[in-house]
Amino acid sequence: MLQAREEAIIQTVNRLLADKGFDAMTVDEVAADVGIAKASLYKHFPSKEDLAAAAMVSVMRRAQAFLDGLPAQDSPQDKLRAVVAWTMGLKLAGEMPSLPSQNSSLRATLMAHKDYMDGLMDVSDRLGAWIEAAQANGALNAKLPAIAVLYTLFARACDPVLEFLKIGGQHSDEEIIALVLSTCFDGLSARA
Amino acid sequence: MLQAREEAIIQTVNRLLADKGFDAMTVDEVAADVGIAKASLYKHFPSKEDLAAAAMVSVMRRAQAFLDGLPAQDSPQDKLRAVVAWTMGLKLAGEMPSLPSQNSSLRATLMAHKDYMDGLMDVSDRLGAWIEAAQANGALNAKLPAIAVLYTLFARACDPVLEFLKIGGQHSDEEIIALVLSTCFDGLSARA
DNA sequence: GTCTATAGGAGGATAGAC
DNA sequence: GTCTATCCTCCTATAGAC
Repeated sequence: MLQAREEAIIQTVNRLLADKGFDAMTVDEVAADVGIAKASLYKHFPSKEDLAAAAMVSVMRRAQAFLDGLPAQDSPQDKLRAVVAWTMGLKLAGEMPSLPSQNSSLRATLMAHKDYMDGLMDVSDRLGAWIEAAQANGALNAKLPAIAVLYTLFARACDPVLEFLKIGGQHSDEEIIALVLSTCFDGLSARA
Repeated sequence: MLQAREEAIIQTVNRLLADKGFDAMTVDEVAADVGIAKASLYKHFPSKEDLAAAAMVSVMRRAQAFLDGLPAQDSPQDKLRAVVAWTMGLKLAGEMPSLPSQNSSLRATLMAHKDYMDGLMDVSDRLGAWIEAAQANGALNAKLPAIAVLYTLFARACDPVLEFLKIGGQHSDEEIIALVLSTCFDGLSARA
């Protein structure tokens, strides 16, 4: 019951964060959408920052579940592509919370949030291992620092190119994902 | 005199926008940094949105000047690489204003701002022509829609990978630019 | 735990004197 | 055009009854 209500809150926060971003989202709005009073909301979560953190934890758990479900026989590079495609699908579906990359109070709350940091570390470690494996087997460019590759993959979760192409209306979500996957892994330059 | 003061204002706004973004920047702060009263600021610019628009126009003019200065004998693809490198250098130097991609009032002001829109159109047209030329001569992947390539290049101006690598402290600005240029044009996958 | 009501403060914008 | 002082709205957060 309490669990279910908090789930509903998190889902609303998640959608609003994807829609308008952290700054534009108001707590009044969250409460109204969930259908409870603002004061009740604050009984569940102590601050707006914690609301956002809870949404991020939720997304992180979904990501971990997706990683768990990837076929073990897939190559590391295929797994990486699949994760990026999944992330972009989430964003195009309006389910990827967008946080300001520069916000002191929010960053502090996130970094203090054990569940979030643990999830982030776990995902980073697993992706990092696949990146190094893919570099070792010659699929990924071994001259790139693995951390730069990891950041480049993570960055697809907040890539404005996706929304611009979606606004353009010339392509389906699947086409957009394929397009950006191509620019990400194959680059803009022609391949021999 | 008036011109010089407005230049100083724009420069301050530009730096603050690069530092903290539009939402976190306060008009009080701008006034304090410039060294005038807030009311005086509002004699020069009618709203916070117009402050940001002025900063964007300023950056757009710098971009146009950079395009003008590119050697005519350079290939289209070399010009494109140079523009992207210049953009990323601006960002790493803390001189690239960062605006929320989702903000109704700001977007409306920007779209209504003739100087900004004219500059944006001019830059887009010139880059677009180079993109199509580079696709025609086989340097860029001709299967990608030109508009997607253009967005991908523009997106380097707000790429969080740059700041993450800078925070990491393992690379100089030049190395970071080279690295991201490589992931952008050559992709993450190994080349034959 | 839910509500109504309100505190408290930040920040965009303006009044009016000089 | 610059200042001081102030308005006013919005928003986070809390008090206190039930």
